[in-house]
Amino acid sequence: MLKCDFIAEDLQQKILSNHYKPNDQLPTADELCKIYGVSKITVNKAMTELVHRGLVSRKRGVGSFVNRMGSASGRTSSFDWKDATLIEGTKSHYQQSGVKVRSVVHAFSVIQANTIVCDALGINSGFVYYICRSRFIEERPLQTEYTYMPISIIPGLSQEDVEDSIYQFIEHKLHLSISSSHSTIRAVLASPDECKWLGVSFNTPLLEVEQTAFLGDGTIFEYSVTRHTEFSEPERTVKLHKRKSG
Amino acid sequence: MLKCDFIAEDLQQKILSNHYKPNDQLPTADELCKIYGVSKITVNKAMTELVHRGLVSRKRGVGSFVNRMGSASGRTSSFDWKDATLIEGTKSHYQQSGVKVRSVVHAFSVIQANTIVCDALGINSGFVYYICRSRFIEERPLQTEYTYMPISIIPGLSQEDVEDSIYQFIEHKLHLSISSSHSTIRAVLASPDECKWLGVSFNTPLLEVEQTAFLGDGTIFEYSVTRHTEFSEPERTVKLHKRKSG
DNA sequence: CAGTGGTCTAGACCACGGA
DNA sequence: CCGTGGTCTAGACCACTGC
Repeated sequence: MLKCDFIAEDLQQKILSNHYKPNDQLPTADELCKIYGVSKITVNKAMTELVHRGLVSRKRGVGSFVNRMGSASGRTSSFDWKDATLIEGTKSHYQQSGVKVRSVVHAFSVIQANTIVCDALGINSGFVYYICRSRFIEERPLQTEYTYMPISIIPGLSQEDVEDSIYQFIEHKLHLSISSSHSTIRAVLASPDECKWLGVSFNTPLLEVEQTAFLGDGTIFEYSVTRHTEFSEPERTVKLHKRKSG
Repeated sequence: MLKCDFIAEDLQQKILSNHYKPNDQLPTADELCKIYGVSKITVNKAMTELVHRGLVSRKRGVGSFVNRMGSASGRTSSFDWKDATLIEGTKSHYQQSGVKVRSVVHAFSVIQANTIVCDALGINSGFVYYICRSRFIEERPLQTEYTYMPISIIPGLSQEDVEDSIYQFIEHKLHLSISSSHSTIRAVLASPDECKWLGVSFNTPLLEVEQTAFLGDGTIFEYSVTRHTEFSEPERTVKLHKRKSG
């Protein structure tokens, strides 16, 4: 494990376990250097990460302090920030918490991409997988997902892989590396199909996440639209103000 | 301007203006050091920022490359990433683009905080401002916002400030520094009041952003719920995969 | 003024990919 | 093997805060 990651993890653990309490001043940068036996820039990297996660505030000329965690009416915890900023399959994300996830495949076919999908995938034309799945967690409806992937990039996808985990297939069978994704989030109404699949009533609002995902070499390998019910983990973000603090 | 920020801006500008085209290899880290006359770690910081913005991919042992920008069916641009990750008032955000924003104040009062608001603000009890506003951009309905702020932290807020910009009041009149915020995003249906205020029809889905905002010293100064129409800029996020690339 | 965090340097060393 | 990016060091210098 990287030193800066270790330090960030260690401090986060100490904060969450109340070793450092809200409003406590953390050791100064110099002290942390001595404690962990690293240089200032490494400590700084770890602290920057904790600020990003919302656990810590720094003030130049004053010190670094543990935030009062805004529990946002009890519906948010700071705990899953790390996971929330990583891409992974829905399935592995929930399974790590030891929860059962069930997928229902409504469609799995190869189609000619239309202009919207071509544009999103950055291709001029070609055949793509079209996959439509609903997911349930402990029998509660989680989401319906529409996925488009060029067959040229992801060859040999099988029905079994689709029922299991596509991301696992890509990383472990094709040995491609997934690097990043861009998402746009909006609110929509459930379609009639979605009402049927998810068992929700007409006029249920869903959170739509439109995602473009990149391989390590910058190739777009996936364009997907996922519509989440209230049972999905909500999307969370941290924003930082224009730098003035220190 | 910081050197690493300057380099990131300069490279971003060169990418967006097609000086560096999609799939082009960028100059190596060493070359960039010479070009900008800075050390490797500074170049690295700039490149990391560009990776975060989704413009660039790096591959250890190979090089750094311009991403094919996934334009996500044309509804997303990479251009406003910097702004999107900063907190600022809605008003200043849109006004920077030279667009007229109009606010309608439905409520501006001081109330005793209920348990939900107390919990969100991290206080045990006390009086808070309750502000309910709708915003319109070029006469299109943008959002309705419900804001709660402790009067002990933000004293002396006036109706004029509320009609204008609360964030300006906090930073320029109270001289407090706003540092960061946490948001949770979900989909909801417009309430009858919101339908009336925003002029949208019954059963319109809205994007709800529940936000807790922190001052530089870690104090929570605001708990707000904003419900966005389709005319609001959509929420955007970038996710990074567990590190494997380099 | 002293103490804090923030940025940056020059260079060392490592991990990875490809020839 | 070389060239790439990634992490880290020791220390310099600056900016901000509060005394």
